[in-house]
Amino acid sequence: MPTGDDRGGIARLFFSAQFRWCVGIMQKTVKLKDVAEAAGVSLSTASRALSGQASRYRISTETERLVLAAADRLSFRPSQVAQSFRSQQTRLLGVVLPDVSNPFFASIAREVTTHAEDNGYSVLLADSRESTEIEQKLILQLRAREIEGLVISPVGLKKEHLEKLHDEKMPVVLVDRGFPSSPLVTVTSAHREAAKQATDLLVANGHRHIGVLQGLPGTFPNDQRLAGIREALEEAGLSLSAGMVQGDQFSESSGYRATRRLIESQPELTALFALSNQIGLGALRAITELGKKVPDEISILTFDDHPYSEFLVCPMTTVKQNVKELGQLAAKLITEEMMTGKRTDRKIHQVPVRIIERASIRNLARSH
Amino acid sequence: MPTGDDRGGIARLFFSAQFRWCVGIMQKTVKLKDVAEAAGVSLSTASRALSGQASRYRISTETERLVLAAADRLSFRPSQVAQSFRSQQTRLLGVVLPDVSNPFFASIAREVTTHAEDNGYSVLLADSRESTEIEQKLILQLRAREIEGLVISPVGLKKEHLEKLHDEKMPVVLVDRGFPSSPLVTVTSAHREAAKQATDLLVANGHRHIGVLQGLPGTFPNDQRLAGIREALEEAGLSLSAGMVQGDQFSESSGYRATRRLIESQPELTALFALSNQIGLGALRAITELGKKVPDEISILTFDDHPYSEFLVCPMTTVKQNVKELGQLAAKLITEEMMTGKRTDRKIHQVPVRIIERASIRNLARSH
DNA sequence: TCTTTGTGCACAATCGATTGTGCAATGAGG
DNA sequence: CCTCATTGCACAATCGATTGTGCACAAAGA
Repeated sequence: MPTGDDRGGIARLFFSAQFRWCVGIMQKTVKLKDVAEAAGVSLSTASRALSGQASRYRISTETERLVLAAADRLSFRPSQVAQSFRSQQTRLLGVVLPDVSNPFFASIAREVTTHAEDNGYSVLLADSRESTEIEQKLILQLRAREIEGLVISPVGLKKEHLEKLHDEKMPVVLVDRGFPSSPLVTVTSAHREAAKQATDLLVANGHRHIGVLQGLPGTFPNDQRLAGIREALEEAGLSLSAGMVQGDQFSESSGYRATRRLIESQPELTALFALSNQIGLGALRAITELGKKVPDEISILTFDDHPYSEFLVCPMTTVKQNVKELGQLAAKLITEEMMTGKRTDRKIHQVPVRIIERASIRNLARSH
Repeated sequence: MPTGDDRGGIARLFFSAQFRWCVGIMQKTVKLKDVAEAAGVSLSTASRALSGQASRYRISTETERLVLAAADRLSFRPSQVAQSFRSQQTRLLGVVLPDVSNPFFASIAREVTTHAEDNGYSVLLADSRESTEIEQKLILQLRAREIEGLVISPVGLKKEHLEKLHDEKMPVVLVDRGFPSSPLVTVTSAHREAAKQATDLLVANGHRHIGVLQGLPGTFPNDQRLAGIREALEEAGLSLSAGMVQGDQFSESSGYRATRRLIESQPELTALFALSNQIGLGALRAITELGKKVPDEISILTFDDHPYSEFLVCPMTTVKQNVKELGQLAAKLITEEMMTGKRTDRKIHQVPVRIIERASIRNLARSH
């Protein structure tokens, strides 16, 4: 019974395990095979015509036209998955950030994403939520997806999983948080110099007792900034006592707690240096709660500029990282390495930083 | 000469076209075949043991153990590309936003990304740069990559390309910017009600001449907010003259220009309503430049709250969208639809909005 | 007329993992 | 001793696009 057989065939098509996903998505995607049949040629000819290899493989102009027309008519779009599978090239770039909602990282995401798009790469975004463990898991997933490159702002406490990628010849670019003496390509601000200059500014304004609201200790940016601060203080014949450094995360709540602790325990304190935008926000909240006036009762200086910085009760003096440049440079480096396959020779790329002087630092010398 | 032959073979391996990508990436990835060989079983047995199908296919416990051990020893990670190709399931979620660096969209990106990660999906991020044309191109690319769902904040002027996806049974969730009377699932704030309440507040404070700094006209949030404002004014026996609505984009520069235009052309103006965070920023800049004091000389109210809002020269009264909820709801809806394959019945999901009263609105009644 | 050169295209293998089916070997029942 | 069921695994097809190779046919030269 041919009818019975036919129905069996259709039933298998619809309900066999491998086609189950089809149910409810019943649009048939146009495959190369369909184009080839419509044009009356073989798969190989269709493929070559579509990939512009016509002349190289002696496809006649007439046949080429036929194929192109058929593809256009059927609005054929080759499956990237199949292409990736066959060519072993995914044109996929992984981007891992500790917190995409932080404007700093969001800007980096934007620059890298748009640059990648313009170069024919797609971006797989992942958020590590400031956890090294999640970061490692995410990287494993991204590797399974066969990304061709990775831009990452690592949590910054471990680097083995990253250097392993590097050893396996995966293009990797670190942004913001790097590691000292690592072979990994890193794009970062001149943290140390910036912190030194900023501290110089505080000192020049007569400040001798400066409280530092630090981020995650052990991370490169945090420790570099601390080093810059120490350097400036030492040059001025001062030093940074242990109690003057508080905080343990690049977060608002850490900044808040650290500020309260400093103000309440250090009576001589005249200035605060917050080592990130989020920390600065926490500091602002604490200062407001304690009823202190900026800059009359306490001066404040923060890392990372912000559009609102100049409109604050007391316009904030900030260390402005060039986030756009940071992101663009990272994007440029990773796409170049992915496209050429050649490694960059320079490992550390420092982009300069600008200090935006506004009104949150009081001049102690003048007022005496 | 066997040596010669051998070298020929190696040369082919290295330089034949399809292996060219290999040069410089020379690590051999562990394939299922390697595991099978190491365990001394066939490909199929290895596959079934690894996918937990052992009992279903009567693989002996001993054999299963052998395979698992071999896979572990070789640290085998199956190629997602090959799996996707075979299963026709990519477990890929597309996310398209007009500007990832805008904190509002960045927050949405974060919520969706983390939720997707937790459910085994990976996120393909794309930035449409507020251009419908780019948006369409990006969607085409994402489709070619066979995403299984799409979360998008569309530019909002065209919807055909989105409804086409919907017609083809692709799960799509719109965030923030929706379209009136569209079958597309949309997660959005209660723009109209929020704008009405906010305007009520202005009116209650005695304001009769309110300038509106609008975003992109024609987009759902913009027009809904305008409608809410009109409704409130009409209830109060007032109306919104054409000249009192300025601006043409959700950007800082548009807000800046619109503010200058309003202040310079409308002498009776007592309050400004900025329809987004970026617009509000532009307004602040213009007001500062013109030397006006908030709220004494001009009152201001903006859509979108911001961590810095309360620390501004004049703490800003804002309409706070619940961005986190917006993102989480979108994430939940899209993953549910992708995983169950069933469409949500509710099309419009409105999340409530809160008005945060601070100090940027002057009470005209009281001061007279 | 037979060979040679060149043109135009089709056939089949391949990428890595999954899965329906088939085939031995072993044991149980008649 | 023969049949039949059960266990344990291997073979081969498949997903969609790419690419090396080979085979016709036609024109040109001997």
